[in-house]
Amino acid sequence: MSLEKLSKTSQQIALVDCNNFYASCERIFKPKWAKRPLGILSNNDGCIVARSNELKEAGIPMGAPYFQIRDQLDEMKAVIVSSNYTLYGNMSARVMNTLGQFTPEIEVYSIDEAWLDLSGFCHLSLDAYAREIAATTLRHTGIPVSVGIGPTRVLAKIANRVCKKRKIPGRVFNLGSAESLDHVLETIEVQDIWGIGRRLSKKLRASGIHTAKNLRDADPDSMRRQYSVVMQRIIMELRGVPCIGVEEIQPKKQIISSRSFGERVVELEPLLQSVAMHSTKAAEKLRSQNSVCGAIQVSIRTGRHNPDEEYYSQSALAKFAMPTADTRKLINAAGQVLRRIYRKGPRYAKAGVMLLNISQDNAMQGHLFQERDSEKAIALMNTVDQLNRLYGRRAVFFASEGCTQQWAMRRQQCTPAYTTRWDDLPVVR
DNA sequence: TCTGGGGTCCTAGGACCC
DNA sequence: TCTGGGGTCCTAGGACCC
Repeated sequence: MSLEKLSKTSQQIALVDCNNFYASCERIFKPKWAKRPLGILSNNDGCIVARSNELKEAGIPMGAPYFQIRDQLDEMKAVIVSSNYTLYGNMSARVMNTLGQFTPEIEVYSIDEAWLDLSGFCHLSLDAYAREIAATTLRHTGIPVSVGIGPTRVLAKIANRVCKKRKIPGRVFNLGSAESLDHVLETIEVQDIWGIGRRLSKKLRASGIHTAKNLRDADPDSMRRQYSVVMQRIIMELRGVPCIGVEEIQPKKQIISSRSFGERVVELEPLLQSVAMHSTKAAEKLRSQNSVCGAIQVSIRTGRHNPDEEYYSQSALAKFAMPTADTRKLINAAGQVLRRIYRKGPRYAKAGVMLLNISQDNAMQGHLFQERDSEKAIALMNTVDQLNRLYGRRAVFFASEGCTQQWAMRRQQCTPAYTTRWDDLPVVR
């Protein structure tokens, strides 16, 4: 497809992506870290989940286990911190809020990314407008962002990638004003296309498809037969034909709460506590989207990486006769399920629950013999949610969650919640 | 020994994303 | 010793029904 044709396509999608988001958040409140290599650890301080440019350039891979690269990081004099999701969540809200001032057509895609539909803006002013978006976001929030623009989401993603790779001044790259679309697509390897992961890229390469250009020029129908409808859509999007729509924010179809333990757990009692806590957290999320669930699944497992230790992983499910959002019913059911799958012996590393068969509670119908959540139960849950919102998480909680939670996750090097706790407000001298 | 055909619904598992 | 958490979508295959 020619560039000319591309630029005339009516839809213009921008993908705004925060640069090294977690690292950028940390640096705002620690200016002296601006020049130092900076890495952020996953929950439980297990592995590296975010890296500043210095770490990326040093070849530290995403997801690297911390204990394996610790010496290397020390040698680089890198700053390594636990992840501070309270801070990132709050900074994310500020960024999204700023972006929302530029267009109502915004879809928040992840904590550090948003799609903007800029179709209304004429081609000439588009680049300038996007540069203004990037500059304003930096000024208002301190977070640098990159903007990629294209006629489809897959192409906007590619544009965003090019923008970051080439470190484009102004932090905007519009495929519609690129030198040559073919040339750009030739530089994109197939595994770097949105929707093509490790498995698919391996298969594609084996059949001679190495770049985005190769994939675009493959036959969509035969590729659909060979792979799936997902592959066909990606090809069409590479050709500038929108196939992946702008979905409004839908209620979640499943809600998960799970976490690794700070240390291994053997006994049933602490497992019961953690499963009760996860039920509570999941139920809060469920109620916050005004839903009820029809089933709860509980899972437990040992560590996955020790070949000398038997791997045990088990999950099971309880269904409710009537959908519910009552934490007490969820905790109760989860406890029963856990007793079914618990074996004494294994050193458990992780436990969690998943809420399934989620529906909107206003769509619920009564049943002759089974009661839906009573008015009283609903009122109680609302009160619990309100108290916790007002006075902080776990202001009130269920005794079955345990008071001390010895198994809670490790976060040994967490920075303060600068923007959301009075005690942690930064002090200016 | 031989034992239909087609539709629908549900679930498990695979693959991907950030 | 130590290896994240939370989602979505698609497909294949089994159960069940007529």
